Amino acid sequence: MINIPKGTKDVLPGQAYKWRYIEDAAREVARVFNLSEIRTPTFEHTELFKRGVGETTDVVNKEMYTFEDKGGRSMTLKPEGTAGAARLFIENGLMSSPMPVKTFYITPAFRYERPQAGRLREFHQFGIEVFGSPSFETDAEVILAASSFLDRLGVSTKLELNSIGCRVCRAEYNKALKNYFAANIDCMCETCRSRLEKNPLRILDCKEEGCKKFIKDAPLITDYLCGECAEHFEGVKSLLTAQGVEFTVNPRIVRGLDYYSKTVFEFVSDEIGAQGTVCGGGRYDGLISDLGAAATPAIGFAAGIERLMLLMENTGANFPEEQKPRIYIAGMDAQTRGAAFKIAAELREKGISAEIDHMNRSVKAQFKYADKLGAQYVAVIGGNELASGVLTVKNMKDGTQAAVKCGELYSYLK
RNA sequence: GCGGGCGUAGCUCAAUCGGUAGAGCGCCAGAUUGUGGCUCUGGAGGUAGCAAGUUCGAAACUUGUCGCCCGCCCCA
Repeated sequence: MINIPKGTKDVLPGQAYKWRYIEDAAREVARVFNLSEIRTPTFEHTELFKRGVGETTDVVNKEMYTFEDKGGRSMTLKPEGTAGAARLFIENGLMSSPMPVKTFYITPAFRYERPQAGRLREFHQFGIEVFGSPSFETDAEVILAASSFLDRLGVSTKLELNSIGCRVCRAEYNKALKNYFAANIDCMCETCRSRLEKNPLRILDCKEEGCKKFIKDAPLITDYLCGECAEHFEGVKSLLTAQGVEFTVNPRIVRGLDYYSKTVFEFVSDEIGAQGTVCGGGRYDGLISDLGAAATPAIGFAAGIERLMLLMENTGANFPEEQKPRIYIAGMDAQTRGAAFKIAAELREKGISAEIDHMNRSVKAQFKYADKLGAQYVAVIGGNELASGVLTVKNMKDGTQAAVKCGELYSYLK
């Protein structure tokens, strides 16, 4: 027996409607926010993620599905959606279209990690990326889109917001962090020590008890924002407040992908285990230029579809019912079964979902089966019906029966 | 990569002290004549994850191995 690869999931018959429900909500949000769908390949040149996501990140360092193709090129299954979207934007010259370029995608993503609640090796994201606008209105709009998406699905989360500044103020802040931590770095964990030089911002994320006590009093990024960044952040906050979007400023959220700058945010739940971030994103004004194109500001987010589904299931959110067959047509012998086949074919042709017997069951068993399928009506064709052209159609909900002429079946069901 | 828990029927799970495998659900068939849900009866379905070891005897004990789950790191 060959079983499913670790960290992947099957979607069973009768379950995909949940996916469709979430995806439909995503597309509906995208429609009203005027976001246009893009699709990028499942794999890209490894270099794209190294440069885009950042060489120091865990995602790039230890979580990528990287392989060599038959031509000796290094390829990587996308670990997230932003780098590919940025590549698409650059490669297709979208910088010369009217700004901003507002996009969204629904995509699988792959990260080689130990699976746990809310973490798969293949997972799916609904993401939006808006290119070309530096203004805080765009930040607020993107956050609003995420918020609206989550509202539509009926899930409740908390929005945490921060600004990690631009290159200028972050350099200042990094200096301050280094100074602050340098005194006690020998008492801190190994990863923190290595982060001190490479990326001191990441120390703030450390959950080691020994490190936490030093982190507690570390300088806050929000005190180091340059004038422009501080103003930008105020703008975002006031727009969100004006729209009644609740949030808390959490100076600790720094995000693990290198491309972020200025506004960063997470929608968090405590209902789905340790991996509580259901949606995360931020501004990444440096990414496009890091990838070698003319500097272009951008902002986006990604929401984890499996995490959302977990959250919805754990909190009893209601998915709409899956569509059931409109009618089941039961035949009895070779002749009437043939007639049932034909009637079903005609109804399907006209858009009515119809089912028939495939297992040579008795009439009684066919009724049982039709009931299990949830068919709304069952029509029986026996010798009498065949001769008269009038079907007995039973409403399975209330048990009533009606005589319906064969030719009028469609309008009866419509 | 590191920690903890768990592997018995399709699913959820039982079985005093080690004595040779069960239930519920689901599936199939039946309870007279062409009609579902409720009920009843019968049936199919298991290499006890796998491999060693201890024992007269292992689902149970030991070791290894594989798998799953949860947590750490990090992220959606």
